[in-house]
Amino acid sequence: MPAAEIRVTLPDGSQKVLPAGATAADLAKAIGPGLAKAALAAKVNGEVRDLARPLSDGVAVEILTDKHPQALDVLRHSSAHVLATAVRQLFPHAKIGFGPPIEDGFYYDFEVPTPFTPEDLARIEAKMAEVTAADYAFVREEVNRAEAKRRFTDDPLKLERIDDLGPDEVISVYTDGPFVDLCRGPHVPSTGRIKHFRLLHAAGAYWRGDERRQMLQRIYGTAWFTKDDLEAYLRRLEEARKRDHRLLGKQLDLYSIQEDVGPGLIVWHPKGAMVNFQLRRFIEDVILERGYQLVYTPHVTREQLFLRSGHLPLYAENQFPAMAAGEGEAEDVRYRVKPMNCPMHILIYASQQRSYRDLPIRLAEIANVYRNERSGTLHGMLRVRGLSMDDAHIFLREEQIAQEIFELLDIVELVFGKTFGLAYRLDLATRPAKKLGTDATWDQAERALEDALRRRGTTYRVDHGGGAFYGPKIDVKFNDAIGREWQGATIQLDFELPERFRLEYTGADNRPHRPVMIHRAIYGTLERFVGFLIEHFAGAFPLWLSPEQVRVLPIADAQVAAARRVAEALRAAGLRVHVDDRSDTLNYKIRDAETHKVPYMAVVGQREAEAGSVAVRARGAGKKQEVLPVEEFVRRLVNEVRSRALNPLV
RNA sequence: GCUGACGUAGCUCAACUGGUAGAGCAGCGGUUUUGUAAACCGCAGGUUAAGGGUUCGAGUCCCUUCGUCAGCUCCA
Repeated sequence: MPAAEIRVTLPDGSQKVLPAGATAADLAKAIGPGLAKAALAAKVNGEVRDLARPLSDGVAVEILTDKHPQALDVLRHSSAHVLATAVRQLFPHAKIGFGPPIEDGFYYDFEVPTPFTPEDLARIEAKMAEVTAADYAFVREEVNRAEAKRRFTDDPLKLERIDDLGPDEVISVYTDGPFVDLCRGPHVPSTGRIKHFRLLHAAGAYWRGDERRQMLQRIYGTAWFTKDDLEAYLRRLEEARKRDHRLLGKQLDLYSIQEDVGPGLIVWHPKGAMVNFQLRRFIEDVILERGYQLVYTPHVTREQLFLRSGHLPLYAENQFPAMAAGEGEAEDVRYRVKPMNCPMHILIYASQQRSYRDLPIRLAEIANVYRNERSGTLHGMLRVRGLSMDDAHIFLREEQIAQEIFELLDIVELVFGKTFGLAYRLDLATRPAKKLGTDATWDQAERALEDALRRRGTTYRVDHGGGAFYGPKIDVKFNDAIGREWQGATIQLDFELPERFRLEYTGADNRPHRPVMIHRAIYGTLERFVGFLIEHFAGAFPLWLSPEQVRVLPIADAQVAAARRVAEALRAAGLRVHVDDRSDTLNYKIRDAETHKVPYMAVVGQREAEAGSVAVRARGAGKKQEVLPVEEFVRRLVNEVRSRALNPLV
C-alpha cells in the first residue's frame, strides 16, 4: 500500500511532510507564498530539477530562487529554448541542434539554408519577447526511444543525438507552447520567468565541434534575472571592448600588424618596444641571478634537426614550409624557420661532456620563433605567428627535479604575484594513458612536482591525465583586472628529447646517465604577455613599464628652458621624459598627456621655474597636485621605478 | 582552414535606391602665451584594400585575391 505522505528534508535540517505525489512546487507553496512565487527550480539530493516533478519520500530538497547561482544556468537553458521557439516560428524549416547554457549566457545551433543576418537577430529577439509574454509552461515528458524518434522525424540532428543515448538513459522532451525539444532539462516553470535577455551575435559552428561535419548557425545570447544584472553585463562587455589591446595598441602607438608584413606578425613601434624591452630586462636579471646562462641560436636550421627532435612529423602543419638549401649544398638539404628552440639548446648541452656536478644546466633565450597558425585563429597580439618566447631549457638529474621546480615556482611568484600583483593558480597535469617512459620515472617526476608545489604552500589543481605524452607539466593561470582568465607560465618536464638526442652526463659513479629536461616559459611569449598587460592595465602601465614616464609641461614659452632643465634632471636619473613645448594651452597639454596615459605630468609655470620645483599631476588623479622640488620628484620616481611599484608613490 | 559580416584620409566615421568622395580629430602654417582634460583662423591630406568585370557612369552591383572582425576548430 503506497504511503499517503512523504517526508522531505530542507537545507536547514528541518523536515516537511507532504501528501504523496507532491511536487517541489507544492513544497514551495507549503513553505510560503513568497517562496512559491520566487521558486524557479529545485535541487533534489543535489540534482537540479524542475519544480513540477514529484518528490519522493526521504529526499533532501532545496528550492532554488534567483538568489541561487545554479538557477542562472536553468534560466539560460530555458532562454535557449525560447530562442529556438522564436526561430522555429520565423524559420519553420530550421533544424535544431544543441542549445546549452554557457558562461554569461546561452546559445542554440540551427541548421538553416542561409545564415542569420543582424536583421534576423532583431526579428528573432522581438519574437522571443512574444514567447516570454505568452508565458508558456515548460512541460516535461518522458518518452521511449521509438516515440522520441517519431517526434523528431524532421530533425536529423536530434535523431542522431537519440541514437547516441545509452539504453538506460531516460529520454525526456520539453514543450513550451509551440516548441518541442529533446532535452534533459531542467527548466524554469514557464517562459514568462525569462525577462532580461539579449541576443548578441550569430556565427558558424561545426556540428558537434567537428570540422569534418556540416556547419550550423549558432546564435549567442545572454540572460539575467534582473535588468541591472543585464545592464551590468553589457557594461562589462563595453569595458572589455575599451580595454581591447588592439584598440589601445593603436591609440597608444605600441605596435601594428600590417598587411604588407603579414598577418600574425607584430611590428613593435618604439613605445611597445620599450615595454617589451623592460620586460626582457627584468626577466633576464631575475634568471641570471638564479644561475641561468643566456644563449643565442639561429632563426633557421636544417630540417634534419626537427626530424631528429620528432617535431616535424607531428608539428609540420604548424611550421612554415621548408626553404631550399644554400648554394653549394646538396639539393635535398632543406631549411626551416624554427617553431621552438629546444633542439638547439639541446645541441649546446650535447656539445661537450657534462659532469653530474655541472647540473642543473639552465640555458635561456628570449627567442623569436615562427609558427604557421591557421589564419582564422590569429588575434591581435594574443595569437600570432611570430612569437618571442622567454624560453629556457634546464638539464638536470632526476633527483634535482623537486628543488628546481621549487625554484621555478619562486620565479613565478616573483613575477606574477609580487611584481604584477596577480592572484594565480597552478594546474598540475599528470600522465596520460599513452605515454613515454616508465611508470617509475613518472611516479618520481609527479611526486617531485607535487613536493615542490606543497613546499611552496600554494594551492593547485590536479588535471589527471592532462600531461603531454613526454612528461607532466604545471601551468599558471591567472585573472586580469576585470576577471577574465589567462594562461601564463608553463613548466614542462620532458623524458622524450633527452632520449632522442641520447643526452648524457657522467655520474659520481663514473658511468653515463641520462638527464631530464625541463622546458619553461615565464611570460609565455612577450606578444601575449604585453597584450595581456595592455588589457589588464587598460593601457595605464605602471611607471617602470611606461614607455613615456614623465611629460614636462611648460605653461608658456617663457618656461620652456626651465622645463628642459627639469627634463634633463629626470633623464640623467634614467627616466623616460618628454617636454611638451608646443604652443598650446596647458589644458590641451594635460588632456593630451592623459589620453596617452603618461604616468606623471610635471607642470612648470613661472612660480616653479623660479623656485626650481614642479607641480606634479599623477595620471588619472585629476586636479590633485603636489608641488615638489625637482630633486625630490626625481628621487621619488627613481624609487618607484626601482621597486616596480604598481601604484604611484608621488 | 571553415561560415558569415566587413575593408572610404594617419584615426573615428559620413556619402538615399549606381550620378562631382565629405566631416571631426590628428598633421602642417599663422595668430594666441595660456595655471590643471580640447584657444582661434587657414592649408594640405584619397587610384574608396588590390585586380578584373557589368554599366553612358561604380565607394555603391558581380567575380577573384589579400586583410580585419565574430565564432567554430586549434593554441603560448
